[in-house]
Amino acid sequence: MARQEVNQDKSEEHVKQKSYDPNGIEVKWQKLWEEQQVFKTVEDDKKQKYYCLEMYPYPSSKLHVGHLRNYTIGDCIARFKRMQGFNVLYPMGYDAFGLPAENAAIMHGADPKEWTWKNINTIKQQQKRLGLSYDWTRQIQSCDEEYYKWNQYFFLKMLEKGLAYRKKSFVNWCPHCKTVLANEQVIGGKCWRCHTPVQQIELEQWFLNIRRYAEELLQGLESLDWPERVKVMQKNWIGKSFGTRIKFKMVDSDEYLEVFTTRPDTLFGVTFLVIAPEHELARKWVKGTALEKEFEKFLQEVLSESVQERTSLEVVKKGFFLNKYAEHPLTKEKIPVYAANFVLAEYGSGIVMAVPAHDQRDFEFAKKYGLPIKVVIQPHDFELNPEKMLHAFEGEGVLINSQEFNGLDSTTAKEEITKKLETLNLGGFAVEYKLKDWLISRQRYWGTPIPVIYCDKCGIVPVPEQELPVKLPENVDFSKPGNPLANVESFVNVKCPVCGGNARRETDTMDTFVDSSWYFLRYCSPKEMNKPFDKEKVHYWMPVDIYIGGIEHATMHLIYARFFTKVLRDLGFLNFDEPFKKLVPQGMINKAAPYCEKCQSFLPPDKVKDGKCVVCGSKIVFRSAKMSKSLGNVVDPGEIINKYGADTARFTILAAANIERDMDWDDKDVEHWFKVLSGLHEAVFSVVSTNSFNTEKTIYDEFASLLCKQAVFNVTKALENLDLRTAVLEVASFAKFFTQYCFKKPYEQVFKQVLTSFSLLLNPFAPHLSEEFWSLYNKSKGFASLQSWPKSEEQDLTIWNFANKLIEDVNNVKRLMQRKGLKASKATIIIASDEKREALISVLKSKQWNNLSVEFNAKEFADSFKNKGLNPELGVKGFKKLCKNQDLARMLFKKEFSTSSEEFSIVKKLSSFIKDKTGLKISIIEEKQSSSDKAVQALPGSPSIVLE
RNA sequence: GCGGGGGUGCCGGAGUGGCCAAACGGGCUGGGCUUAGGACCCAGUGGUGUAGCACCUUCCAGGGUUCGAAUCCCUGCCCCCGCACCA
Repeated sequence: MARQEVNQDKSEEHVKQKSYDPNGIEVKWQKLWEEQQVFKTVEDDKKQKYYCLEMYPYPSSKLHVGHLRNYTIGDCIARFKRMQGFNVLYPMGYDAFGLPAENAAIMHGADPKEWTWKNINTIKQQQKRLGLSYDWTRQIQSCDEEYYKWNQYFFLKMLEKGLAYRKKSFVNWCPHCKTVLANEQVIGGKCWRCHTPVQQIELEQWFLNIRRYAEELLQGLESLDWPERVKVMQKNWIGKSFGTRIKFKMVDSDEYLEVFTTRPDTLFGVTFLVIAPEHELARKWVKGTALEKEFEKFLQEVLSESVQERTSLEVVKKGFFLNKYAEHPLTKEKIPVYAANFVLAEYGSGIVMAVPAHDQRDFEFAKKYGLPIKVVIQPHDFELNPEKMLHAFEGEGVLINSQEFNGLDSTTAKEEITKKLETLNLGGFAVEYKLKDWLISRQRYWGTPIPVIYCDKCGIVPVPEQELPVKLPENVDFSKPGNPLANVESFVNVKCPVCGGNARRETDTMDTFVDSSWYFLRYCSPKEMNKPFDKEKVHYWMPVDIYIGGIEHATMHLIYARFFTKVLRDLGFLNFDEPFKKLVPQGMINKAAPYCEKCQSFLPPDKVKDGKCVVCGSKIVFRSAKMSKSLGNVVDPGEIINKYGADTARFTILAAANIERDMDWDDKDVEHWFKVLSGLHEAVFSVVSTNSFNTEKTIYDEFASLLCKQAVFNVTKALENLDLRTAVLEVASFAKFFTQYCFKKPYEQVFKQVLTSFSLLLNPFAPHLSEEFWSLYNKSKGFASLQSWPKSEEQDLTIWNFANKLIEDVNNVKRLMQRKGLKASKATIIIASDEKREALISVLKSKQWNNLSVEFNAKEFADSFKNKGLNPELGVKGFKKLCKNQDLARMLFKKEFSTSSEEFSIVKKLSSFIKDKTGLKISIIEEKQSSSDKAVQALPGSPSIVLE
């Protein structure tokens, strides 16, 4: 049925398509692909699988260029692998939960679900318009209850294993909106929406115990084919450090304070201890004492401070003496204990030993509060004087003032002191991680409800599995501040599943990063109703072979997804450790924007007048900048596609820069590639529609098939290396030749053959044009997108290179003549005699020719020429040529150049090509027949040229 | 501060030990085509000389390794990105 559409009246169609109409062509093929479910994938044990995945998008109102780049890259790879015979899984879905939908509800009264679905459909249409080869039957969206049900299921499984737990934690709280804010929503210490100062309050929150996997997450990085920078980011994020635990006994109590330090060598320099103000011990100590009120004030001050954006690097050190003392584990000295803003409760034990002489923060604190500074590490090249020190010495050195450890270097001392502490049972070696447990509670509506019930009698009660999903209620009221879910009585009020008494439902929802931590598994069996995924199918497809997306997910999403994979493995769902074998973070897309060098800033459109800066009047320049609405340098892919078509958009984006590099968007590039494609299209259809074929083969036919095969080889190699830029440029380079070829009256059979391979070569880059060209002669074989990739074989380009060198030489001479005011109309090409040939070859044969040419010297060639009665200087010239151009040597051993008459016939064959490229009449003559004084200069493979 | 990635022609960018004055594209210059512009085609685009070639100067700066370096090593300068009071 559908195919008939393409079949329709051929002649008329060709007339119509004489000029390139990307919209018509592209929509036509997209419809056919869809109707015939061309890209639907099923598991097939006989085929090798390939899972190509792009980070699923948040469905905002429309596609942006970042998406365009992401999907162009992914589709190019997916199509190539598919044609190479892999069973390719290439799915798409939507990260559909999240704040923007809820904000739309609050601001414009939209229904989050409707709003989200409207966006999904818009985005999807735009994706389809790009010609992406997704298996749309696998589409998922995280806001579907069939999907988020399994978030809840996994949560319950983790709860069982103690991997999900509830803990009090300080969070950003807006007292006006009555909600928790994410860090990104706190601007200058104020709520982003109502500008009320944000408070730090303690709330009971749900956490996932990612720290339990810290070590494995770190070790696992080794095995991944990920860019170094992403691995490093994750390493830093996990932040493993080796150090020592040290116990300080409290004076007047049997309690011990434990600290973590990476510098146990400085232990004897400890002059005070510092505890995080929010640490529970601090509160306990002041409770009921005279200090309590003042401490509360201090605590609030510190808490409000930490919310603020850190505009200055130097945060003022603030402290509070807690009227407590501890005992130094080795010297038994009495050491004061302070609370201070620079100590973080979440890291280590929340208590640090302060060594002012050797730590800058401690130093500043000691100076401010008049605490002693004790030097215990002596640098190698100068002497420290605590009285005169202006800042701490943080380097390593030799220990002093450290009893039996004096004289040891830092490294040895670290070990020795720790061992000593171990024997005293006052400490030991320890490892710390910066990675914090993952707080997943969000006081938000548009997310996965956390499946837990609170009962006064039974406490925290998990929702029974068979009651899942806990559905998000619809038609909720967004007019009141706070979490809308908390106001839905029918949702909140439930019976306790254990005792049947009145209970309350958890109203927090999950962080949307939970959704994106396993969606790639769901794609493997998206319709599965009874379990999160079909294990067998997952094990067929997973792990993802290539994962493409933005670098902004280097830590959050990519760590969470790895964590989830490991948890699910331990829960028995999976048998592998890592979800993404290879990661390709695409570069950003920038575009030039007006910039004033004097003001040193980018200028929004309204600040530029007549090419000058409105502020200072100096001439503006253009500089590459991140796309932003305010600078007005945003590119809308929708517009590009409407105007030039998806194929052009894809070419532009792939050719502009390597996939991992940042690229500059330039509208001129789009024009350029549009011209290339439309030129190609017109050329092809002008041949086909006018049937203007030659009755015999010409050198153009020979070159066309040769270059096409070489293009296949080059493109295949580039694609295998994921060098999509080189690949598309190779395609373009052949396209350029092919366009010219079309106007050279091709020989029909060759033309068909070449066009057929070329159309396949085009598929990963310009799939619509590919189908269009393919269908001209191969309709019966089905879609180009489903064909096998053409066979890749390196070609012998000797003749092609020879021809081009000859043309270059002729043009060179022509230019020189022009400079002298002479005009040439005819070129005579003089082929070297067989004596010369033999003279050169005999030397080459006498020793094995190698690439380094050092084994040869000019004299041997001169002698050889002399022996044949030739000018020895020519031998030297030939030698130099051979040194410069190693191909020439290889060429001499080829049949085509083995005799003068062979070379003569090659040049004869090339003469029409040379004529076209030089605009000169060509005549060819053998050296012996020539009377020209230039004739003697001819060398085998390098004929002499005479212009007149 | 720590960690990562970079600095190549007018520009975007290849190249990572010899075929490199440097792919490919853009721009610019000249020529062709054209009523003109655009489009298209051809040539040129570090310097000097030159009949297809020779020499000189170049790949941030300086030093080194090598018969030979844009490419390897060291030093310095600059740019971008990530983390940032992590004890």
